[in-house]
Amino acid sequence: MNGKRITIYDIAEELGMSASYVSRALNDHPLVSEKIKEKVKKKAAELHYRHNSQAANLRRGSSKTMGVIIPHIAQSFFSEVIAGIEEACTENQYSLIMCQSHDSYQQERKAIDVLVRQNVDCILICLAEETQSTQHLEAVKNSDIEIIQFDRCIDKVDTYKVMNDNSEAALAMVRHLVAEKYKRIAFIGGPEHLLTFKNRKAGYIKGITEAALNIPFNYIVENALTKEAARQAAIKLLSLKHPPDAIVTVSDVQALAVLQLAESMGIAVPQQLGIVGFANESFTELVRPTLSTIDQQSRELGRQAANVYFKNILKEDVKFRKDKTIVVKSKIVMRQSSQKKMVESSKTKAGQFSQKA
Amino acid sequence: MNGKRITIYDIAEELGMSASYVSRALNDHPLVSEKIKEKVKKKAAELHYRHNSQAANLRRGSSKTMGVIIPHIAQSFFSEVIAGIEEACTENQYSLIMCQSHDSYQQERKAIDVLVRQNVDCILICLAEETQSTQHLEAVKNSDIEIIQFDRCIDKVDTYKVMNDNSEAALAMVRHLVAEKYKRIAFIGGPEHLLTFKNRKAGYIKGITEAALNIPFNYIVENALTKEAARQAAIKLLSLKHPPDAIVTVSDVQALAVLQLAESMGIAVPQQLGIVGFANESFTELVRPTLSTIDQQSRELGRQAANVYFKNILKEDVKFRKDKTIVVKSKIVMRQSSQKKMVESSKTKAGQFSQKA
DNA sequence: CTGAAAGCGCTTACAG
DNA sequence: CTGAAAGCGCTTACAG
Repeated sequence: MNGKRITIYDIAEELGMSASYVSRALNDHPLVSEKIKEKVKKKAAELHYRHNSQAANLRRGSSKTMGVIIPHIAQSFFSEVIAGIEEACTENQYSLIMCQSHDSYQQERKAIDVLVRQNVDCILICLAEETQSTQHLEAVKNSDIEIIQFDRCIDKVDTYKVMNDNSEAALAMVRHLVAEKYKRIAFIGGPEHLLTFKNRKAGYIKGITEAALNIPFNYIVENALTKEAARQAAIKLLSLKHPPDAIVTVSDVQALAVLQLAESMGIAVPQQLGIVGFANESFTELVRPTLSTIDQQSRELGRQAANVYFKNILKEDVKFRKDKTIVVKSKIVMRQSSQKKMVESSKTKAGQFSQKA
Repeated sequence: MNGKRITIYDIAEELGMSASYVSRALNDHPLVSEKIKEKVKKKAAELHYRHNSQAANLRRGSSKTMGVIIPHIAQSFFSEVIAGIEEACTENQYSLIMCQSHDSYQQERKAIDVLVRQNVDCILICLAEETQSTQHLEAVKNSDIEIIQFDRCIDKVDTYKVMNDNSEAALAMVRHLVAEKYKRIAFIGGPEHLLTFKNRKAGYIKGITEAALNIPFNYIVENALTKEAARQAAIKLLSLKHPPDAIVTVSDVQALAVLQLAESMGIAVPQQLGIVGFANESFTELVRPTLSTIDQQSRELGRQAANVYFKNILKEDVKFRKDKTIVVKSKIVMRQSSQKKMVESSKTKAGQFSQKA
């Protein structure tokens, strides 16, 4: 509004003291008396003074700002992660800047650029589906900005990694399906170059092997993370001569695609087809049947990722840092889409399911 | 990693030229030859130089950064708005910093503080449900940072405002319900100090008046924006001696609360109760019955809000600026939850609805 | 308890 | 086409 910006010099002048002293008063320096602090702050408010972090950061060399890059803010998994990160930032008086990559490698690069230019102290990143090249991550590592991967990580990039027990979670899901008497369990996966999806697949394979199920090679579809790709994959699976009676996915969006497809094809879920997702998105309990899934403890995942910076990195000697993977335990959430037995017993009892199985 | 940060002075020294010239080369100044630009950029990359926006901004006085504050990133309405803002920012080579208020006044204040300190050029804000005091907004107005309200606005704060045709949208909804032969149409609203909700209510009242419906005073519930508040409001409404046969809400979350309550009470939707929401959240077409709602054209709303800054403010003479409200037209989305007639006719034809109406 | 001075890294009139 | 110099607004050793 008014032309010139108010600085500590203006306050100093009005109050007949030095700018350095004003700066100390404003920053609650212990050697400045309460009385003076009050006086200075009052005058600052009066003049509509506002602190300029950029100048302070430039001088101090640290911005007390953390950056986070996620594929999509619209998914509740990510917004929960963000909530966890926000908590940790607030506790440590850090600001948070968030960017989304929209699962695009190009936009991810741009986001990194924005954060680097904003001089954040640390970047938390959950990689875009597309990301295979790692030079943008290596470039950050070559700067004095810390970078921490979470959820979707590339193994060979040597950073702290905060991830779920993905393999165990997928294994637990397969065991659950086996217990529910599903026998022909297929898999729709994500891009294998991301450790996360590789591990989920490994868990699936382990479960299949453990149960000694005989799975045709074409029951395993890789790299179908988008809703449309998952839909196409499911169409293929369900039109096989011997279609699967259950489908394990690596994300709730995929599971939703399968569920909607099944509905449109008149396939009864869970009776004819069991479906399980991953992430415990908020929509999973709104759809019918409700979707069985994995609760990734997203808020906790976010907290831990941020705390790697606040605790492991800020408080430890840089020289002794080593690559380290932090594992956040997940929980299986069993709902209707995979509980064949429950439906069958209730059908016998009450007959409230009218579709034939 | 390495101790000292690389600056343009380091590049200048290595190349035997001045820092100013390096700066110009890096910024594609027209008076620098392509050859030299290339040389400088190559050396910059080689030295892992990274531009320091903070220093540049400090010098330049503008950060080319926009800030946005929304209540929750987890709602698809807001993430779509953000997408629209991102588009406009990208087109104008601006960075975007987003913050969420979690509908809390305190957190909204903090968010403003963060953005002011980051020296953003402009703040776009959708107010928290709680926000009644406006001094934090006035404080921004007293600085050289522009502030633009969108979606949820306080009328008396003199800024550009970008909003939907909220009154018309609510009116259209009531007309639709009337056409569907609903007669006892109740209303669950939001906080009236926010213009948005005031307008939606006005539209509802207009529709009721227009249809000459006789509505008891207790059919109108105000200030019940959270899911739980809406649920409580619906419980009261539905346990009246003469309960409503339709409920108009001002948000999809409220509508979802009503829908879930109806389901648990065994009330058939839309046959016994019509329900309409607002915002066209992504879950509205996942629930059963699907929810009728208002498509707020959220992406366009975001674009327009950002463009008020890029077009109206940046390109016009500041002195001639006036308070102005930009209206984004919404669209009614009719789905199952309010279409009694369709259900009834299909029931007659095929008898596929088993619940009694 | 208080101040003078330097410097963070950049851009940009000014001068040549 | 190129450089020297000032200054954006702050913090912080250093000195008293």
